Amino acid sequence: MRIGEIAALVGLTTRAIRHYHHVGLLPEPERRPNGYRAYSVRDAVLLARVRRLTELGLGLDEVRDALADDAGRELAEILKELDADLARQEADIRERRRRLGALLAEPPGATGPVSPGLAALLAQAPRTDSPSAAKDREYLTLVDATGTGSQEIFALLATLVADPAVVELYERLDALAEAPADDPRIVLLAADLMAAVPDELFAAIPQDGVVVAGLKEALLAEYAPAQAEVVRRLMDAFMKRGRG
Amino acid sequence: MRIGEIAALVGLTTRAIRHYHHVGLLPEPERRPNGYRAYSVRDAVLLARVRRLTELGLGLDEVRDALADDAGRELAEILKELDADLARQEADIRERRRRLGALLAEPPGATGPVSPGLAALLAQAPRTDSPSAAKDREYLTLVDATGTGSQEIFALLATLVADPAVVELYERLDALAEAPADDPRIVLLAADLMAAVPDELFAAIPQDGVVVAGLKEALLAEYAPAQAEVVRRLMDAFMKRGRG
DNA sequence: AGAAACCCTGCCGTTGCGTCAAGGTCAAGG
DNA sequence: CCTTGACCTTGACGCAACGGCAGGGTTTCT
Repeated sequence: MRIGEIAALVGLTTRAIRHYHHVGLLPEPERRPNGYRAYSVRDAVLLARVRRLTELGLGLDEVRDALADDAGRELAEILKELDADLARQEADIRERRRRLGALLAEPPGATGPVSPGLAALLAQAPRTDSPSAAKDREYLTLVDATGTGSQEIFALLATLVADPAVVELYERLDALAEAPADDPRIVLLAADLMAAVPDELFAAIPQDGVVVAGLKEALLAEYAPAQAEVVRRLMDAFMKRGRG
Repeated sequence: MRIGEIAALVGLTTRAIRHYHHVGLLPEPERRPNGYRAYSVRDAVLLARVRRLTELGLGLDEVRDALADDAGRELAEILKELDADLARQEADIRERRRRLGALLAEPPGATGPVSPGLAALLAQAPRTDSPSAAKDREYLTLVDATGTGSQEIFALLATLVADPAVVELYERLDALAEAPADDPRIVLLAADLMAAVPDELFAAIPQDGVVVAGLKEALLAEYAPAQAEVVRRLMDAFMKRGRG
């Protein structure tokens, strides 16, 4: 048989068979005078076996081991490993499909799924289009997505934002967008903000901030100078009180 | 944030993030004076989304589409496709595990699983260590594995080999191993062989032989000249009677 | 001041072939 | 006889999503 014929017979492509030769899975057969590969019935039998095994999901080197004429013990081991591997993959796929289903179920917000704690928090928060509030929501969504924040903190924050007075605080922060870094309102706002934070929340803040040091700078970089000053004061206070 | 920080935050490797820049999934952020990438909170949010989507199994270009700020409709479509794809994969894996289980269940013969028809045939066949019979078994295993043979033919063959007289025929074929191509026993054996084949079997042979022309030559190449002559006569007869 | 722990830009390796590219070979038909 | 067309040959690049390494600079801690 020529390569195309044996390929059609066992249901492989010529390219695959040449590949098997290349990687040493199947030795190169004799050649005809014209250089064509001349395959025997035994080659076909071997290739049929190779096909069965690769279709089961074995890698080519595993197939090589399994075919190494000492098949017996070796093979069973490989197959058991493979089955375990497939079981893992299957569970994996099921988990993914589960999450996919959750995603497909609720298409309102494009922000993706959030933990129940954060969901409650966002539901509690007053409807405002303050840019600063938007930044906060973005930040909270991030810490939620990264698993950095605890449900406890979200709960405490929920009681905080339930107070309609926070809207005014956000507006005062927004108002500092164009202000210089030494604007007197900075100190006042920082003090009022800290006064609004209940003690339990202070206690709940993890001492090393938010796991990643650089996140603090990145956060400050999002604000105008005067606003950043307010946020910095708040964060410093959280750090100190959190520790003490 | 530097790349290592944001990577730790969202749970990716720095290498992956750089890869995303490279393929245009996420634009390169500003650089610090020293050349380090400087990431913002928004980058972290984006990367968190990327991670969620890739973990679901989306390819990077699909993620790119899904993130293209028009997310809404596009995304749901992609996700539904993905779910269908995962369903296929899951079924696939289950099928593979099923066959794996079958393989693990019966480890006696290393030849792999055979169709019920062939199994019955092999069980019926008398125990002989005739090399010619071994060739036949190999050949039958091959056509079975490739799905080239029908269960009907196996059944007809089973009735044929149930006759203990076939052993003698095989032995006469073996005896021709060293014979010249014009040995008088050739004609006799060929005639006896054809006489042993029931008419139903002739009728059941597909007219175009065995799908692949070259298989015939390959088969003949396995025999010594005199034996090949016998086999060739048999095959010719099959071809002619099969058609007529 | 030196080591540890970062960061940078390439470039090769992985898996199992698909897909050209740039040709030889062979059987059949005008 | 010459031309298709369907085969065959070797060789090399492409793919998906990064991992790992080389060879170098920066920052930071001690």
